[in-house]
Amino acid sequence: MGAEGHADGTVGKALDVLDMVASQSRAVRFSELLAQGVYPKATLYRFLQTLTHQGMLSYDPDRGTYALGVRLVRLAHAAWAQSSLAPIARPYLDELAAETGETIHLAQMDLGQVLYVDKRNATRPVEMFAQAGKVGPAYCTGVGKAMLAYLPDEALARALERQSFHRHTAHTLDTPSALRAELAAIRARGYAFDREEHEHGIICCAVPILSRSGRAIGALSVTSTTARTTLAALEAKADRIKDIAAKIAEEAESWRFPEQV
Amino acid sequence: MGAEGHADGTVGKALDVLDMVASQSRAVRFSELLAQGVYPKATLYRFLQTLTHQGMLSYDPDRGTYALGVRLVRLAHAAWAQSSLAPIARPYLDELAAETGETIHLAQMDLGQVLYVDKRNATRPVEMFAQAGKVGPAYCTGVGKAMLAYLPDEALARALERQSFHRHTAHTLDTPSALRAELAAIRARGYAFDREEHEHGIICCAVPILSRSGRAIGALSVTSTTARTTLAALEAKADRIKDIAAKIAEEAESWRFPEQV
DNA sequence: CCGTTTGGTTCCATTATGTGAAACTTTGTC
DNA sequence: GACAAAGTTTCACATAATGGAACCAAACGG
Repeated sequence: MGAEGHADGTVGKALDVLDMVASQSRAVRFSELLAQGVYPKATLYRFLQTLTHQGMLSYDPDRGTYALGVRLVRLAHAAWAQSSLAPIARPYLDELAAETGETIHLAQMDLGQVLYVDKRNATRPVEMFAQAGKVGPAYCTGVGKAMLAYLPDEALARALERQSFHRHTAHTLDTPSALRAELAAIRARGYAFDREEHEHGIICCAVPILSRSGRAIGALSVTSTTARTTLAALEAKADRIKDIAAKIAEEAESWRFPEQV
Repeated sequence: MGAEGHADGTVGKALDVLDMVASQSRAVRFSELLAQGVYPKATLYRFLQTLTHQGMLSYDPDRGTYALGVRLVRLAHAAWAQSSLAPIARPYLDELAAETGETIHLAQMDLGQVLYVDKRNATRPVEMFAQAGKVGPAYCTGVGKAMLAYLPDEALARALERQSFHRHTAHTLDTPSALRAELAAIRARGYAFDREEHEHGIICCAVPILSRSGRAIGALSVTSTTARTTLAALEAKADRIKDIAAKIAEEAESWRFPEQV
């Protein structure tokens, strides 16, 4: 109905407010949120009350500011442990990182965008969570394209609509048709490249993590720089990455069964 | 109205459903949730649809199961960066961990329970997020008691009501009055101990992180085992922990101000 | 000390939204 | 092919969300 297209129902709106609070990098005042002009005063106020009462937001009475609440952290912890690939994939990422010495990314699809779920850094160990939770574009990253390539038709259509197709570099595929052609190539060869499409000098080789039914439940990539290596050298690792992706997929599959068959 | 007492409004109910999914440790079927008898079929169905559409849940069409969605992970990242003490405290935790070689905990209060926000492990670096989000009891942990001791009266009363006072070990303070006496002692000396009150052999020295107005915004502890050290040895570090807690408090205070005064 | 602005909270008539029993469709089983 | 179990859609109804406006409380400013 609405021009927005998303945010259906009261719940959707409330979650919108949550996102509004989350998108600020610090605790926010009521008026700051109001100034975004998304909801009228009384409505916004009620949502903040409800969310606070529910523990999804926390209210600092000293400052009159709202921040994300502890219930959210608890839910997130559960989400992490339960739904994402990360806990399963962790040892495999370690393995791949040790083997290649390069940066490793594990990502999942989040409504047309790429969510980096875990990461291993080439040089020194990096705090995991500082990286996890970052979102990036799908159309111009290795992991993004690897997952897009295995999306069912309607899901792909919806995802493509959400792409900005901003031309980050000279190599960025900035039209849906160019991307579709690339996706076909990816399906044919089973893995994706990032040919400096997102950032200058950054290249990667990415592999989808496929469920038994062929859906992309995530993607795994080895990333490096043009200064350190070449695309061909990365491609040489593709089979190994596919191996590991397959192992992760298999474990994810069996793990999802209820205790009883 | 409801016997439950909470879950006000549509948003509350939806979040309830989220919790229902979260409380199972794996992906759940529609019928499993339905069997809990909380909501009628159509209602539950609609909530699951909405939450899935919103990315708070993810639906696996192969299995027909719901799990917590990736949007939560994204929100968690924001929560981490924004509201908790963690980003501020991180370097200090590192410092303290390096200095003591012991396990360090950073916690916040969550409705009478303790939420572990960050952790440093004595032996090898531990993945942060795997630890964060864990909740524990307040009445029998060092960080819990340190925070309880600085709670305003009514908040303390409410918090005490929420304590189970389960007797985990022979040392557990298992009555409100015993705990209140202990809290007075903690206020007097400025730090708290855990004398194997939660787990056998686990001892700690914990310090509240106090805002300028005297509210406990968190707590910091150095934890060890009776096999490795003594309470007296831990107490020797108390001043150092207090120092660091004060630094964190100060930085947290200034950090909360908007860019302009 | 009192008008004024700014930021936050409450009211309440209106109406959009959520509700859930029941009907229906699909999928799996014997 | 009939039966059951699981999942999806419908629709008359009632509850719950909506948001303009009024209200309140500090913080200003003269």
